[in-house]
Amino acid sequence: MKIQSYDISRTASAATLIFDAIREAIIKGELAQGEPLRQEDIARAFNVSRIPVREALLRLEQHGLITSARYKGAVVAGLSLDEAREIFDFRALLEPEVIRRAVPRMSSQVLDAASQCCEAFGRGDDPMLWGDLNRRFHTTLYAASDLPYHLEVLNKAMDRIDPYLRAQLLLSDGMQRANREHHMIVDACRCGQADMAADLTRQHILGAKESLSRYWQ
Amino acid sequence: MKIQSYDISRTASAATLIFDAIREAIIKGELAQGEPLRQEDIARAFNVSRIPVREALLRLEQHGLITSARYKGAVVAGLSLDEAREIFDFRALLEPEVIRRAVPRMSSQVLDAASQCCEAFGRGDDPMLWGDLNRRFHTTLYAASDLPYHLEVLNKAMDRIDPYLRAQLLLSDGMQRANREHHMIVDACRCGQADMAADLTRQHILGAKESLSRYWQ
DNA sequence: CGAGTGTATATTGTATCCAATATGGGAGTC
DNA sequence: GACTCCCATATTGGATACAATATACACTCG
Repeated sequence: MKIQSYDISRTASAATLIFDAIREAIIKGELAQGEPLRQEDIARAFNVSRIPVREALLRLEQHGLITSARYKGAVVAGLSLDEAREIFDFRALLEPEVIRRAVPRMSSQVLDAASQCCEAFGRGDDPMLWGDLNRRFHTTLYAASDLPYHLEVLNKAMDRIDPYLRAQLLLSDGMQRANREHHMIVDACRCGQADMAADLTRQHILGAKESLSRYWQ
Repeated sequence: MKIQSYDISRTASAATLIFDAIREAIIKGELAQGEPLRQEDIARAFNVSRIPVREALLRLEQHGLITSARYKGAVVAGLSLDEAREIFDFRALLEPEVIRRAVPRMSSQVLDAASQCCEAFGRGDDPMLWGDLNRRFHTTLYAASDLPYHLEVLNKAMDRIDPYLRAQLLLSDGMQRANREHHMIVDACRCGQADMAADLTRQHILGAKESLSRYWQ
């Protein structure tokens, strides 16, 4: 008889949980840029010592989500307009290639999952979810690429600008436009038009880049 | 009067020193893949406690240079042939764009520095230095791109396959070929031919990718 | 003799304590 | 009143000690 092995808390250290929690808070914009992250405060909040907190902060720093200075502590990292633009350029370089390679490998399950994200996104029940759905839409399609290294790097880049993208979706026509472009992308994928999907993805990203200055304080 | 501030040991924590040392050892191939890295051993070697060692190991893990499992410890990460190929593809995607953007920004100092690397590389006094010079050649040219995010990501990717590139340089014609291609690249840069430099760079990387299987055990 | 189990040991994860450093405010001086 | 220096306090970096877990080996039992 085979026993289902539950991996609960086997790979998850306290540091990992803290890392995930803070990462999510930063990405969702719950922690504003410049916000100081004091080890003692976080440790109390999670009922642990400062040691795992320091570990989590280190990983956040490696991800570029916080910046820290010796003996001065960590703050939530911000992006200048130039830095944000560069990251969009970076994505505009990677993602078309990733999706081009993913298209011929997409199962119908993947396409359906992406369409579902698309639909839920379009219905727009809950603006708080838009960011999550947007992110999931892209990662779902890209996952088929079988390019783990590209995806790892890409995920870090997406993390870095996610807060700004979420802000963008809340703009007047930000959501409609993203939704329209998502539909076009998933349609191209369904038709197996890899180059088309790549080009649409590139435009989708560069369009977001151009919109950046519109809401940059 | 302005005082030159020497940042020695102001930003360098024990963890940073350990990280740098181990990173270099891995990149240079002094630590073979699969080699276990025990916290206690490293701590003794550097005369510190395990705390800064753990910090260094965490950063190494984020860089992909080691892999670690809870309660099992860390080992030097290896690459499968497929993974190595993917990283070359990744570089082949990024570096042409980086150098294309760098060419119009290259000062004569940068070009001269790159040429110097090239020459020293070509003289081939010391095979042990080839890897360093090769790396410095590329980073020197790329530094002019003014794309800090791209460079950061790129450096990690280069770190990841550096040991394999060093092995490649030691192959029969590995060094000659790299040297020839480096000269062509720097010449294109000197002439301000950004597209040419980008294309040469791309071929340079894809050529290295193709050679991979030749020395893959 | 082999499979499974219990235990000893090694190793990592975390807590607690001390050291080093930055920051802010107050005393003193001009 | 403004500036400088100095020190108290807060906060992070590191060391030591303890807890949790994996691994290897001996042992039992079929």
